Amino acid sequence: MAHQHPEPSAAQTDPEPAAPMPPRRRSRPTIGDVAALARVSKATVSFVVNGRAGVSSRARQRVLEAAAELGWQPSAGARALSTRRAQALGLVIRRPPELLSTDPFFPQFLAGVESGLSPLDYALVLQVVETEEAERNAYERLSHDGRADGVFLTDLQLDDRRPVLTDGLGLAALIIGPERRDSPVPALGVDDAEGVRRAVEHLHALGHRRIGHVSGAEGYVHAEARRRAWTAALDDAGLPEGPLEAADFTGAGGARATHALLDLPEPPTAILYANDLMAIAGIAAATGRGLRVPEDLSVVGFDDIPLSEYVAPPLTTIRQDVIAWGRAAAQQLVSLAQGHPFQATALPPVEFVARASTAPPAR
Amino acid sequence: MAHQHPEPSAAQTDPEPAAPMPPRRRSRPTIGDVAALARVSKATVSFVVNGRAGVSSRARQRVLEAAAELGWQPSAGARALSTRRAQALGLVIRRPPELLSTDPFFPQFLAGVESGLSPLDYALVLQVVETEEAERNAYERLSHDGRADGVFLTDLQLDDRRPVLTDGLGLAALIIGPERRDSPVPALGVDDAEGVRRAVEHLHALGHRRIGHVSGAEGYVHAEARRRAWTAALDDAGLPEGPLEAADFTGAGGARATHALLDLPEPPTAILYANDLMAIAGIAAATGRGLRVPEDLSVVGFDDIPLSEYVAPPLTTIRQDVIAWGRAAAQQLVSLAQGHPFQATALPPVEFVARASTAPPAR
DNA sequence: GGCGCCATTCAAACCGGTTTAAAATCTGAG
DNA sequence: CTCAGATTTTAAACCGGTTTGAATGGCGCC
Repeated sequence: MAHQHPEPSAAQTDPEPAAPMPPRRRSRPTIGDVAALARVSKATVSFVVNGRAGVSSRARQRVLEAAAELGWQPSAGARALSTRRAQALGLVIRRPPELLSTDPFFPQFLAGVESGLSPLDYALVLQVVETEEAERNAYERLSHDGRADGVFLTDLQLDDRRPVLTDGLGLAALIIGPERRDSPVPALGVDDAEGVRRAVEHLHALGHRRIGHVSGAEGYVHAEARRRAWTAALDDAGLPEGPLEAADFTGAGGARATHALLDLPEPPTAILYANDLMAIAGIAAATGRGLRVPEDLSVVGFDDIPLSEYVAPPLTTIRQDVIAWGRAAAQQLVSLAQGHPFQATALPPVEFVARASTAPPAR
Repeated sequence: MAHQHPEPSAAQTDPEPAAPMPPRRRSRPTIGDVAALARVSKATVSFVVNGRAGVSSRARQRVLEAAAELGWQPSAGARALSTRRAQALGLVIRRPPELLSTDPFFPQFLAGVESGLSPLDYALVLQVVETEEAERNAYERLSHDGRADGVFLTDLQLDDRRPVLTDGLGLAALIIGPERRDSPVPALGVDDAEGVRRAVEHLHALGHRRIGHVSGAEGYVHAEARRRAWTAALDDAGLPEGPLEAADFTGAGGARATHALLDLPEPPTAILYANDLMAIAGIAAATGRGLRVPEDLSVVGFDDIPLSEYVAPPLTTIRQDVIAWGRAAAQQLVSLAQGHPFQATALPPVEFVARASTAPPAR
């Protein structure tokens, strides 16, 4: 009853009064615990897990056993602090959240990146920002905080300053998209032009002569690339210039642009869209006007999103293996972050997928 | 003539930099640099940036000036090591990469999470794993490595062991989805049932009596919830049980299930799908059989993905504000990770969106 | 037996912060 | 002018690893 409790926490466990034992912490074992159990120093344990020479096989054996018994794995955080390696890559996306969710490219790319990263035991740190300043700040913090060893640069704009920024920070970086001249940062991208050419040839062979294009958001490198490829392909095929309508990669934009093209005095008989989302919306827009696809209007998309095969009519499109692209990008950036030089990697080429949204034009 | 270049960095413009010292990553200032410049100790700087009492305003002033001059910001990594707080949340997704990219829920949720996280200066660590063991491992490492202070649990299965796991790790967690009884982990989800009821009432009012359902992947909590809501809503409306076909949330599955339902001796006149992706594929499947939507078959989706408004016919669906959900989840989990108790938050209710894919049944 | 050499091993410093306990300084009352 | 009490400041330990420089031990050789 009148017990004195000079040390309330110590009074609970009776048999061990000398050892102060914090009962709450169930924290995982540290390198020190392993070292103690194996009767070696922390340094030896560190050598073993990092495969460094200079450890007797007897000691190595004991360390491995101790680590296994305790279920110990080195803490990536602590390791990052001493080695300045985060074992993680960063992906910063500047886009309002509402727009992010409409982009079918993003989740596929992310899936690919992850599938490339997880075997290498790298994590991915994601940030979505809205302003350019916040974006710059994000890269700086990612670098300085030791949260990421390298970053992906996506949605590159024509006058983008991020390559210079990451270069100045000494942060490994990889541009996702077509290569650019004079860039301090290497790029990894597939050649959109080949697929576009194949699509135009396909339409040409069907008999189309007025082939329009609905382009993606202006100022973006990949939107420009696809637009230029369309112009060049028309030229190569000996066809006249076609009508162009600028859009923004969204369903709403695709629908609007489609109406604009069909309102022309001489509307195109086929339209090539800069992505599938706009193409699907375009089919709906044309159908809504009483046109039949593909009889009255042929439609070609770009990306081959999972849904494209399952709309009516199934969409003829240009397939990019975005997952493979993401995987290759992840591997490449890890390699760059580890200090290896850039090595050009072959990506699976874009592939033209003919489905039912294209047909000969009505005579 | 011979200009003097006293600055050490001046030799950089030489064409062949045989420089022995390539300053790779320019190291950013540390707390020590700031302390030295402000002529105080590291502890004082730490107190200032953490808003702790016991610093004279003179000292505080000097510290802030020094930090501003050096452009110093504390390193999240080092801070994580000493405080065991990562200022980051984790999201582990167990799904093959191919499937991840077909899920329209995911990017929207991610966008919402990010929009909730970035004002709080929290980062998001993403991991995609394929096996259950890798998943468990991921949570353990996230926790032990100090990479994340809390984790989201998504795609909960009926007998999921993750709540027990994170609870055992002492890791804050939040289930994304309907609440569950006896779970050690709180859940945040909208009530799917209300939307489903509204949809069934809508179809009933139009005159439908045979209302089928294409459900999502079996074993998943949200797929089950929608299926049960459908059964209950039919019952409430005084309608007979409808035909059910299990699918998997993908376009292919939706198409297959649609054909199965339409092959029945007495096919339904309306189908409620567990997500929009399957509904859109269902429209195409029905159209491919020569049926007209909505005249011969009414279709209702679930989610209201951005494309749903722009398919032909525009999809009647049940809208979830997934972005708001993600944002609320992020705020809630941060709060949990900071040790605050769970506080039920109101989510925007699901909303029934009537478009053109529903109509009275052909008589 | 004494010596040098090489292979192991380890104590200690370090990464960049936080936090504690104690020292230093400043008050104001007596 | 003293001294207790409150306020401000700092040195040092710590988080969990890596890395270095030096100590230890075993072995062959003269």
